[in-house]
Amino acid sequence: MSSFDEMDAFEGASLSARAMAARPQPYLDGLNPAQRAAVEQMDGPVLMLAGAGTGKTRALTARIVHLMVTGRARPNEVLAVTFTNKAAREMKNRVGQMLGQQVEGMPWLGTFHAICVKLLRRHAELAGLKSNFTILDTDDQLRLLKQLVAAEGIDDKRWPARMLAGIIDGWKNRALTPDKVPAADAGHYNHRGTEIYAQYQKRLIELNAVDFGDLLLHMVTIFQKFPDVLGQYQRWFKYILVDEYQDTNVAQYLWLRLLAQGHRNVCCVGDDDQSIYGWRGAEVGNILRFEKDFPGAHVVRLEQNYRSTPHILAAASGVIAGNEGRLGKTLWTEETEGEKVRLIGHWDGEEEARWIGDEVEAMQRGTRGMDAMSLDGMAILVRASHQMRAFEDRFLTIGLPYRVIGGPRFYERLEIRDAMAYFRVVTSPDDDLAFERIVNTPKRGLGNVAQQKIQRSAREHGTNLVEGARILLADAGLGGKGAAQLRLLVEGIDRWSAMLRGPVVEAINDDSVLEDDPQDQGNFGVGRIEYGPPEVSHVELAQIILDESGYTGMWQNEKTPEAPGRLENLKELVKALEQFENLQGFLEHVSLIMDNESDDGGAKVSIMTLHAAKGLEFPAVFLPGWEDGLFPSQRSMDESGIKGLEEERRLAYVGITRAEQLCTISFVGNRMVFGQWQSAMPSRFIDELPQEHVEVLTPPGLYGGGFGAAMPKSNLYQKAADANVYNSPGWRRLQARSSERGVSQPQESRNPVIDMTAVSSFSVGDRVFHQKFGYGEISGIEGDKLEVAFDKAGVKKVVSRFVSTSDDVPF
DNA sequence: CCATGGTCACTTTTT
DNA sequence: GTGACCATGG
Repeated sequence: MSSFDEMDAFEGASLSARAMAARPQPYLDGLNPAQRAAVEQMDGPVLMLAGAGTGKTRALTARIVHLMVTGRARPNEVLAVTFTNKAAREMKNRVGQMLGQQVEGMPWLGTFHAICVKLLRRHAELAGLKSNFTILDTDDQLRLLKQLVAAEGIDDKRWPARMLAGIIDGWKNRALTPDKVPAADAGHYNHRGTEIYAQYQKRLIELNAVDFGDLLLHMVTIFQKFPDVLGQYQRWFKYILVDEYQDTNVAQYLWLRLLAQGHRNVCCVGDDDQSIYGWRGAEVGNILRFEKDFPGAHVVRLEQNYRSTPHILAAASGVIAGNEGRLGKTLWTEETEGEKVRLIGHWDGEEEARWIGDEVEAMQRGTRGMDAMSLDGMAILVRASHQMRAFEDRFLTIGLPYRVIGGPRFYERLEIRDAMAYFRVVTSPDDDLAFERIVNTPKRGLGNVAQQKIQRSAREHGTNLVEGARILLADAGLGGKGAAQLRLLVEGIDRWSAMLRGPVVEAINDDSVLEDDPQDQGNFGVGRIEYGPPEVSHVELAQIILDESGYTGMWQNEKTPEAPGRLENLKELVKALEQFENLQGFLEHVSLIMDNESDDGGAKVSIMTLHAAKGLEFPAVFLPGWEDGLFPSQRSMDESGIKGLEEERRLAYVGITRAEQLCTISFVGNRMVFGQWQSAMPSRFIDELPQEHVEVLTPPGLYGGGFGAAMPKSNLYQKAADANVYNSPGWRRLQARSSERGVSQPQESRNPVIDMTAVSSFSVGDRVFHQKFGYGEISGIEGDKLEVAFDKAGVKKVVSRFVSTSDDVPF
């Protein structure tokens, strides 16, 4: 008899439940009828079809609160799954707000992956793992696959490991273990895919590691193989809620269905029109099929939009109407006012960025009777991340503060990954990938040959690399300086491990922790490991490891432009550790919580991909790069045909519906691709915009001609083209300017213009440092703008407050 | 063993 | 244009 059952008995109609039920329900006020229906229909399957901006999160959180207030479930009995950490965080906050402050957190509100880690830590042994398994990121995953591919003597050129990684991910998304890969897939990766997949899984177990896909895959397998385990959770999770249901893949779908099978109290929220993750295994079919999967399901449609103006909604609806097989929703709004969607064409990407930069500044000041708008309220949403560069460059030169969301992540940086590899070796000795990463970083004279020897030693003795190295040293199988260095490293690892005071007591895995312990909050004692009294804190330990290993020293001795920044990052890393209880907790956080929100508080324009924008909203949105091939993406259409195109169209729909007040779409005639100029056609989605809701703008003074004749004749695009003529003053000016641009810059940098009246603490010849461009020498000054010849990035004009003087510049 | 330079392939989108 | 990877030479 498991303690789950005792918990069930405890629950019943307790006094507290009745008291809870008697409390007022202010969170229901202000919900529209549809939202209210979605909240109050608590039992049985519910499908909430929530269009963009229809108050989905509000309904969802109200539902959670309602479950608790009416005593249906306690906070730790509600399973609420989201896709992103951001969404999880927001929901947590809003539930807290609605419910009042005394609420204990909801331990089972989180992303699929975060929840699965929790579960898997508790049941690791059922998957052949130890509960302190490490979570590999895509980088580690790839390196491991490369090793396997190389060992098989496969030509990495013809059959890139990357491709295999994609195939394996695909299988995992479909919850296929190696033995279940269908015969139809046998030909993948030169007929070796399945075989190497099996090897890969075996190797992961040896490393006591999992990849992202495994988190779900292992849990689905465990649930399928161990009905008693599944039963426990079926009973424990009284209500299940799923956000962004249209983005679930097969594995997630199975996972959910297994858990929901008993009581079927499952509420899925989603919008088929916003399904944009098909490429990573999401199945729109899951949401389209919901009523079949859960017969008798209540379907609630949220269609009243509280976000956008009618023009914006009409434009979005016009575009999405081109898709087939939709569940169908019609967004409407009570709003009547508002500007039309704006459309504008530019000569090239640089012009586009320049114009948008100007617009942003104008809107920030307030213009044409429009109120001044904060930069925080503006966003530039691009199809592909490489489009961001043009905007960053432009904004940097004009000194416009911006923030890139979902850009290069703090934890993906070289030095951070190295440092974490050190931590991993110490916390998880079987993590060979981490060891490989750091054996010779900093340089210890342990090159290929030495590393091979360590590998062989480890393999012969059937142990991990650290032990392999130890044995190798004991057998005197390694000579020279390398041996001494390696000994130092191994001793270091031993010392640090001792300081960590590794798991003294085994992970608590028996059901006794499930007793109704108010402290427990439903954690089931997951991954709890007893440590002896720590002599040093994990923060100190981290610092010790980095120092004693010589890693910090390595960067201190390095005289490259990046070195100071890297040291800075390491400092930040150590500081970030303070917020965690131990190194392991930190490592887990890093592998799962990928967003790095370090904001200095100032208002900034946001730049992000359309994917990253889902779920967000901004008063003003810019949608650049609407050109066929870029958006819709050629690759998407090549790979997935009409399905791909429809997903791109949904992406367009997502983009437009992010805008509250003003939405500006733009395209260019020429774009640099792979360092080559290519002429571009306006996106077919532009033709799908309903004309009556669009205003075509004329670019100020210049028009990108030369491609007009080749363009289709009948649409908004043509209107944009007609607004300009080849012999317009702007066209001539453009030609003059572009020919001038090619020659004049080198001249300028040879003969810098020096403005003597400028008040500046800089002078020509100074060495300076710039966050993005690195080190350089000032070649000219104009007011607060500097012309700098950067060592790496070439000559750029930058605003002086973005550079700092660099003392002690290496040369 | 390691630093350098040349070649190549590449750009969707992410937990 | 950029970064990853390899071959060459010190």
